[in-house]
Amino acid sequence: MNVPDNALKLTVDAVVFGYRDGQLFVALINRKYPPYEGQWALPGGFVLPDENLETAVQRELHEETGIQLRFLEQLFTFGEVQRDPRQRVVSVAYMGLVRPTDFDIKASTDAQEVDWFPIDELPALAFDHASMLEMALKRLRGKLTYEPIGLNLLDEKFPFGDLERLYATILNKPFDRRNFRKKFLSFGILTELPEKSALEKGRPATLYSFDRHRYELARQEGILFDIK
Amino acid sequence: MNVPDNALKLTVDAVVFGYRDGQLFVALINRKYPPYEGQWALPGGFVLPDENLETAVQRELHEETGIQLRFLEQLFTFGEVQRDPRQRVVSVAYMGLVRPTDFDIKASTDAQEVDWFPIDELPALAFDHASMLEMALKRLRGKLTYEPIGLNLLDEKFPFGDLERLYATILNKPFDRRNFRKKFLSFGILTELPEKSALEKGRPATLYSFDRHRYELARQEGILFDIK
DNA sequence: TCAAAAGTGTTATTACTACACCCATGG
DNA sequence: CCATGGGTGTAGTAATAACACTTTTGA
Repeated sequence: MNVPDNALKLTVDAVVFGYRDGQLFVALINRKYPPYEGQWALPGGFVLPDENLETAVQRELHEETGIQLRFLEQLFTFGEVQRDPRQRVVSVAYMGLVRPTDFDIKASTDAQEVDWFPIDELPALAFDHASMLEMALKRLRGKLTYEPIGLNLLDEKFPFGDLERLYATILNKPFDRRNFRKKFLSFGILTELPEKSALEKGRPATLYSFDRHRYELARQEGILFDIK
Repeated sequence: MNVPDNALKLTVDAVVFGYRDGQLFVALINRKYPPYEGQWALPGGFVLPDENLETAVQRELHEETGIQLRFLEQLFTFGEVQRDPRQRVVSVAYMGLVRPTDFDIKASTDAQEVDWFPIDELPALAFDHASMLEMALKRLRGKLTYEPIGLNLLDEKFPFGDLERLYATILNKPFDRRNFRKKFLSFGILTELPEKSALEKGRPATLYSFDRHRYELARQEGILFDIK
């Protein structure tokens, strides 16, 4: 953590969501140093002088959590004068998504404690990170309806039911199974695989995968994704 | 333009839109100093050490253009390492909207030349300001369909036809007069005024005004604004 | 054969689209 | 009385919402 002591500092912070078994999680780190020592916070850190913002997020995430992102986008820049008790720090917040497979977190370089928290069982957060998280959640919910970003929260191959449950979970409302399937398949961006899911209980499910290419084509032709 | 010479600088830039007579305009300033001396650029400047980001935009806009904003929202933070030839400068871009009444620009403190350009007759822009403008335009077009922000581009009292023309202009597609009116009025966020417009030609038009309060209520109740 | 989850069609309702004539005013 | 833009309703069409039974598997 070598930080030059100047007038104004720039940091990046990431709200990284993961989904598993009908629950949405956020990655948090336990701060080793003041301020907010011992409290939970979003992963993030200072932007290096010759480093792009996205690079900085990826680096910090890698250092602090070892997380492998499937999706990353800028959220908002938080610049309130007093948001950091030490000095003026402006922070560019990002939203990231990971697959269930990438849940396994190895704390590394900075060696903070890292953990996934269900979004309805959050601890108190350092700085204005609660606002960041709230905004990220709003963005995720919003985008889910007009872009198929939810697929970044599922494994490469997934049963259709998982997709519906993901939507139901994150948007916190039930969907009609038949209507949801009909609607989603109508976009023609999913590929039906010949395989069936290894099963726990009940009838084995057909597996699907996201056809990114077909989605891009459809988008360019103005076919609009829209799930309500 | 007193700028401390540090590792990383933070600026704000504003894409300010105005609308009049079926044309969308952007406010640009002509740069007096290098880099890009003599070229057109978005209004903006350095964030002071103890100044909030929004305050900085407002201040810079006031200093450079005298513009009175009706609407301001953060757009995106541009942080490419080489975006400023002098040194590392990260810029938080904003989108602003003004009313036709507020078009009158008085160049002031910084005394740059300021002008409004129709969005389809733009000069070359300094830095990455063309990207900022493009993104702002995309955002404006996007938001127009799901938030009534277009009303910030019209006068307090406006004839309905103006609103339709504004939508047609910015979204660059025709609307059916009857359907548009029916849809827009169905949201119940416009107040019909007893007055009629002072006329140039044709039948005088009923004037309307935006009922911000009713809009907020409707929004909280989940009534969703949606113009396609 | 039971439990558990996957898969599948039809009908009623609602929202959207297309479309043309009369009205009020100024010149 | 003409030109100009304002104001209005209806019918066909498309999208959405509601709804229940059968299938496949493991235990």
